[in-house]
Amino acid sequence: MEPTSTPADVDAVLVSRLRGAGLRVTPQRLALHRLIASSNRHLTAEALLREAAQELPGLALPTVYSTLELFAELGVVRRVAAPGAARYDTDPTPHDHFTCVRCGQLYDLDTSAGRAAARRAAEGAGHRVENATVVVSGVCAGCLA
Amino acid sequence: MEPTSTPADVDAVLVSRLRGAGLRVTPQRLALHRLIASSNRHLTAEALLREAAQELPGLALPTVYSTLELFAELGVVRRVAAPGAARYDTDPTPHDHFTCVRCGQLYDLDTSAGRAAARRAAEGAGHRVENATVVVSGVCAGCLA
DNA sequence: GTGCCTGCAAAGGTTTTGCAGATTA
DNA sequence: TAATCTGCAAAACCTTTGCAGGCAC
Repeated sequence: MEPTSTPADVDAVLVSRLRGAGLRVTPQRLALHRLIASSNRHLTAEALLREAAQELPGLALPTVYSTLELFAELGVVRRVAAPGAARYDTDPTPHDHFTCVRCGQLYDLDTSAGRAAARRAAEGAGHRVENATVVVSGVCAGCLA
Repeated sequence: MEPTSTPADVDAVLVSRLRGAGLRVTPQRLALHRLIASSNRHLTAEALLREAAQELPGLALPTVYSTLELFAELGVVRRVAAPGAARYDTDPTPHDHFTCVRCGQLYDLDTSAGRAAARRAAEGAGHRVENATVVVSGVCAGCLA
């Protein structure tokens, strides 16, 4: 197993992506990126604002949204539609998800072996499984035309 | 392949479910259920309101929401979180989905054979695939406790 | 210095809630 | 008749937009 990334590594990734896109490196972007990368939870925009409050006292919710959208375009995070509020997933590698129909929480499943394996992984984590679906995303035929 | 359900069959299913739960059969519930069952599209609440406007002139959006929520509890429809507005899926049998990241439209994939098959099905339908994830839903360990 | 980014305020859209009146059983 | 459902209005919520000031380059 590889060593855990240091904060400096995490920053370097973001900086190179921003520079590569001709975008600026700002304290807000660095701090939000570090918070996202350090927590493997799936934060909502508002939760991220609360997390960042100590470090960035003046941070506003619209800035969080625009930064998350930017990160999504850079491929640093993935936006996951969830009941209530959208959640943002840090992990860019293929993996599966469990969503709670009651509280809306989103959990990573440590597998990418298929539907049956995902079910078992969720059950192994103590969740009660009601459904397992493959969700494919991309650009639809209508929008491509 | 089985014959397509007639409107009377569709109604009968809803009526028996409502009666079984001690709930009332109303014209709004019957009409909305027929519309949902007849269109294999994935309607938003507002789109369903528009569809029903001719048949039920006085129908209000909150009624559509409460009816859809009721149908979801009865297992007649499934609510699918999507960017923008939630969409409601009529088909209770296991199948997979394609979501367009640009327009938010949701499409059924006529397969339940696994991740790779779902990808191929989406590509075969003319969509550009960017991602395929297994989404397991249910009640999480925290909520069970 | 130039142009992008942040913070603020406000608006847009979706969804939920509360209550009076109508309707089903 | 009694309980429930509908329709209406309003509010709560998440998210986006527009603009003035500040900051990275």
